[in-house]
Amino acid sequence: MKDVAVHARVSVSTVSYVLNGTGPVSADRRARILNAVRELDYIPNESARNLKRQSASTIGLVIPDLSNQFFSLLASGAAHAAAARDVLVVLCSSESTEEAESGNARLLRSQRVDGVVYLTGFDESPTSLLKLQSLGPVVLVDERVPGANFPTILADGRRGAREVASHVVALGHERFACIAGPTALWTAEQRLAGYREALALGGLNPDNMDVLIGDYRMDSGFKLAKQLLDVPTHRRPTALLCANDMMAIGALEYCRASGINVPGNVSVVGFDDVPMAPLLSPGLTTVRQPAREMGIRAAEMLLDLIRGDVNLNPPKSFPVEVIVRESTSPPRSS
Amino acid sequence: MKDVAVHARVSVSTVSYVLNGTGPVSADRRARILNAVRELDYIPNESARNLKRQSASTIGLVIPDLSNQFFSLLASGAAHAAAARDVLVVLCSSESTEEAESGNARLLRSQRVDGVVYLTGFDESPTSLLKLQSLGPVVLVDERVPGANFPTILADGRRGAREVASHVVALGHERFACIAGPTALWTAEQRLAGYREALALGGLNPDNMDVLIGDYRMDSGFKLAKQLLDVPTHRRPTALLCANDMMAIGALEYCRASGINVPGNVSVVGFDDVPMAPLLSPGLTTVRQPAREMGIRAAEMLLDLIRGDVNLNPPKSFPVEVIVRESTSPPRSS
DNA sequence: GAAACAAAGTCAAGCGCTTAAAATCAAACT
DNA sequence: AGTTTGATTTTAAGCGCTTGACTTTGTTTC
Repeated sequence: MKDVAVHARVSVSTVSYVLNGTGPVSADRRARILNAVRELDYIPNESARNLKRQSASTIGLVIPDLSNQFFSLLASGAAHAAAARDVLVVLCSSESTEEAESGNARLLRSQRVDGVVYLTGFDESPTSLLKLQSLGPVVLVDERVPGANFPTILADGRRGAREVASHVVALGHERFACIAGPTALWTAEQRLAGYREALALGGLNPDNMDVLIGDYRMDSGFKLAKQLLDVPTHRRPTALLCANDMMAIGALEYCRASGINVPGNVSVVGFDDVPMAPLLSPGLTTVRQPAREMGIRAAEMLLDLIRGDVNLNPPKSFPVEVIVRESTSPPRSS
Repeated sequence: MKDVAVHARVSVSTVSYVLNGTGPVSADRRARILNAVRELDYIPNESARNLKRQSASTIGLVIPDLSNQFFSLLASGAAHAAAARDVLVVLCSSESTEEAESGNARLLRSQRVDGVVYLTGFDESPTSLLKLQSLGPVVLVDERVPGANFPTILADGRRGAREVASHVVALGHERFACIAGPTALWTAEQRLAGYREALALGGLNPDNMDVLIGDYRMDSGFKLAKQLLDVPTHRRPTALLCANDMMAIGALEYCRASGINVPGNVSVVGFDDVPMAPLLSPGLTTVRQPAREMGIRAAEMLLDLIRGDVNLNPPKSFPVEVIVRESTSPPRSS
């Protein structure tokens, strides 16, 4: 930068003013400076800038599991939105659960990121989130912490769950089972609540639904499906509601492996509508969440927050949509 | 940091020495300092540290398309390896092709990352890569630039392609078609070469194989499959070799949509063995690449390079493995 | 024509850290 | 006792940038 200043025969502060568009500079000097910048191929040192400005033009993205397409889509949305504003995204795969929480907090405090987009995926301790928040903005995605009032990106999971379950109820099913998400997660709870509502609405007793808790990963879908479906046929549920697509896929795998026909013997629904959902066979009936858009909005909201726009427009939910495919059908009249 | 120094009744440099393990410090002072650090809950400001050390403890990860599971697995591997060494990963989705190259170069020069793991996915200009390299270490994944000698992570794509094609040849197919990757990419070229070798080995003329160029995305698989398969049945290829799984999936979709039976009418193979490959129906015959491990190795290699270990052990290829599933079978004797 | 004001530039003080070099101190030599 | 040596600690000089305070220059106003 000093070089540029010398080259343009001005002082460094003038260069700074031009580069940042702050402070008035006469036209000819501005031209000289811009010229020098080009000739010297100068690029500002962001570390110095960060040090001075006490910020990093960088946001963190905490993601539980990149192998879940819902999360990776969301990540790519966030990356996209951040790039559009010349902000970097640092990726924190929280999969390595070992004290990931404290790691995230340190990250924030070390001044290397200005804020965090936080996706919860497994169990989370709200307290660590609260700590995080005191250090910088945190935007939660698809989660809600009871005590606190985080800025949040939400999809209307409860409604989606209710509608997709209603679809299944309308098909005539009566024996339901459910593979739910981790109880600690708000979304999981909401979806389960939605399912129950639908049953009640359909005149069924929600308490008759077997509910097993999974971890949103494919494996647990497989295992829990086994637990739920590996019973005498006459007591086997005819509809299986899975709280996300990964687990639904696991369940489909189990069915395929054990010769249970879907949807003939059992209807299966998921949640998220990941890109591979239509490619399965049978295609998975599920609830679409606009993952990429949610990622974009989350990053934008975080960046606004960082800029100080306290424009906390109430967290309007993203719309969800039931997508009916081949994994659901009326129960086989047995 | 000054606070810590005061609190421990020493000078800031002593604190620095303790924190970095550089320089000798007597036991009692060290204890006092560590204590002060704990009491004050002090966390060093990484921006300042970066400024001084002219490095950022951060690597960039340039990825073409997060929605391709091969890439997202690789990303999670890289993130994991980097986290293990307390290095951040910044995600650069190069999907927004618009002058992404210059953006990456600026990133490197702005001192915000110390090096880059670069995955090529669409067409790339080698020159921009060369420029990048002059600014800091760049590890290429699954790519090779003719003129230059980049440190590289490779899988033996040619061999994989040859073996999977040989498998199909052995099944008795004679009319082959191929959906290849972007010609600019080395991997794409290698895979195509592998296919041709296999045909030649099987006594077939490689030049009889129709080859269309795709972009490694699902859409192009769908469209190109249409072009290749939407012909009179007696001239239709009975085997379709796709240079990656995403395009193979697109091709399978087309077949499903247009009533072409796989593998009855046409056998389809992919490349990568993405996690969803076994979940399709029919399960996709493909070539497994250890995506996650490749990501880990790439990050490790980059970090070694940054640390100055010029340990450029020759880029030994990762092993690949043919995975036979249901999408391939002998041609229907017609 | 002097005083007052605004606009355009420059100076210089850090931001929080690392590290060469100087300073301190204690023990170990002539 | 005077000096050398070595181990430990402090001093201070930046890293490259931003920005409040100040100086210079140019334009009004009375």
